[in-house]
Amino acid sequence: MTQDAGSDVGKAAEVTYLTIRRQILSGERAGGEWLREGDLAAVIGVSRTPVREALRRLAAEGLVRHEPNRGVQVEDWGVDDLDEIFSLRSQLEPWGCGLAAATGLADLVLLDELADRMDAEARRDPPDLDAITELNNRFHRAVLEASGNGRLVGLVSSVVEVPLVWRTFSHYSREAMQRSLAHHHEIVDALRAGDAQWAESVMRSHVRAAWVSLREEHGDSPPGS
Amino acid sequence: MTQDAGSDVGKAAEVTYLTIRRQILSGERAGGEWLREGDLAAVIGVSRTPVREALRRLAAEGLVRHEPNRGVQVEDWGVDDLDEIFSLRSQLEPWGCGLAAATGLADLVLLDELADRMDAEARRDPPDLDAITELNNRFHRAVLEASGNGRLVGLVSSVVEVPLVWRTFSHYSREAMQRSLAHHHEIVDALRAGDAQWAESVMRSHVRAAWVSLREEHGDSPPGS
DNA sequence: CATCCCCAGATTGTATGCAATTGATGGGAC
DNA sequence: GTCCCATCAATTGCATACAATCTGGGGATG
Repeated sequence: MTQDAGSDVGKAAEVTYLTIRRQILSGERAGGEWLREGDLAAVIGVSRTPVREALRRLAAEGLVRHEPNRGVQVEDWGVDDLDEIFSLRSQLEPWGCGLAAATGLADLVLLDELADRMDAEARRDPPDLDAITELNNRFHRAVLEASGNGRLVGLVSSVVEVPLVWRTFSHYSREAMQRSLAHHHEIVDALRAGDAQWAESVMRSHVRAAWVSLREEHGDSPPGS
Repeated sequence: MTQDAGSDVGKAAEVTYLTIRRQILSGERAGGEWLREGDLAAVIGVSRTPVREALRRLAAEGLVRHEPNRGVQVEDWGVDDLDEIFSLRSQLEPWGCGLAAATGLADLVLLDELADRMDAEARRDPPDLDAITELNNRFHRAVLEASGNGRLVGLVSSVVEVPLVWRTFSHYSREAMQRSLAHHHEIVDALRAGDAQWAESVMRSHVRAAWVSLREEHGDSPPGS
């Protein structure tokens, strides 16, 4: 059965990649689970060739682990991975945000709109956390794209998608969520003012607050570096 | 003709990957050149399947550009890419070096040996720049591995191999080379002292000095951020 | 009873054939 | 002379068949 019967023509590998990726990030495929090429090919409705291509791509991104002649299994992440990722983010994102303030390349209209839409989604009852996550990702990406360093965007993106498995925003307290939303507006203001140090500081607060929120949910000690 | 006839059994894709990668980094494949699956398969002596796999892997690493239904071509880098890369390195490597000083996980004996061997290679006439490059890469990797953040190693590695096309050390003046070698010893001393700020500062000096050396060779203005 | 060996099943790795897409070429209309 | 479109060669994308490798179990052997 083809899961995307609408426009599955011409891009079997792409469809396969997106399908497996979505299943992993949604938690449908548990960490440690083996992904057999044959099974996936049968379920998705393509041959093993595009499946192999999709799996190698996922392996390059770090979502699955490839063991030669054995197969690939879904990477199972722990709190240590979360620490590594947020440690990196709290270094790279503030720096990129400061660069964006210096260059003045940021699309302030877009960022304002994204921040407002996150506010709106958060006011719904219940809030659509997936929608907020999507908007949040676009916000952070837009900020980094304004840094003028294209590789920075790629590096952070490659590292950011892993914590999506944790359903980041679902762990936020009401206060933490409000503060996070306020941070977004403050970031835009700092960028508008062209104040690199302000922008860098707010983004650092923003990322580290998120880090603490996630760690508290897992009953661990506060972050070190 | 099989280029690695010694032990090419069992891993056609790996051999293909290493072969093409080496050709790109050695400059044997010029930037912008199209890499046809059929040609590569015939030259290396394998079928198109492992060639496709190798090319996708290289594309994931950013060494080649993949255009759907058209093929892949060798990425052609410019001075802007060099700026992006060293801008990132001057942010990530000092930070990682400071972390390494704090953790105390660094293998000081290995680092001492690598620094000494770089000195020895530099004293040869003429110096073996490829050997120095290899030792230098191992040195920097060992430092970052001691940071305790595995993803940091991967991120920097993915970004560092591109400038290899430029034959980094061949552009160093005698003074710049001597200073670079001295930096390595100073980094080890800072790590031995467990002084994170010292370690971070030296590594920052080390990276930014390299940046300036490379830019001067290309007749450009000094780096900004 | 523990150990080793070997075989069978399952799974990945590679080769090959065919379909689909792209870009160029050449002829013809205006 | 220029533009447009049909056709074709070249190349990638996908499917399938075959070879190589790994895992687990059963039985002989000490």
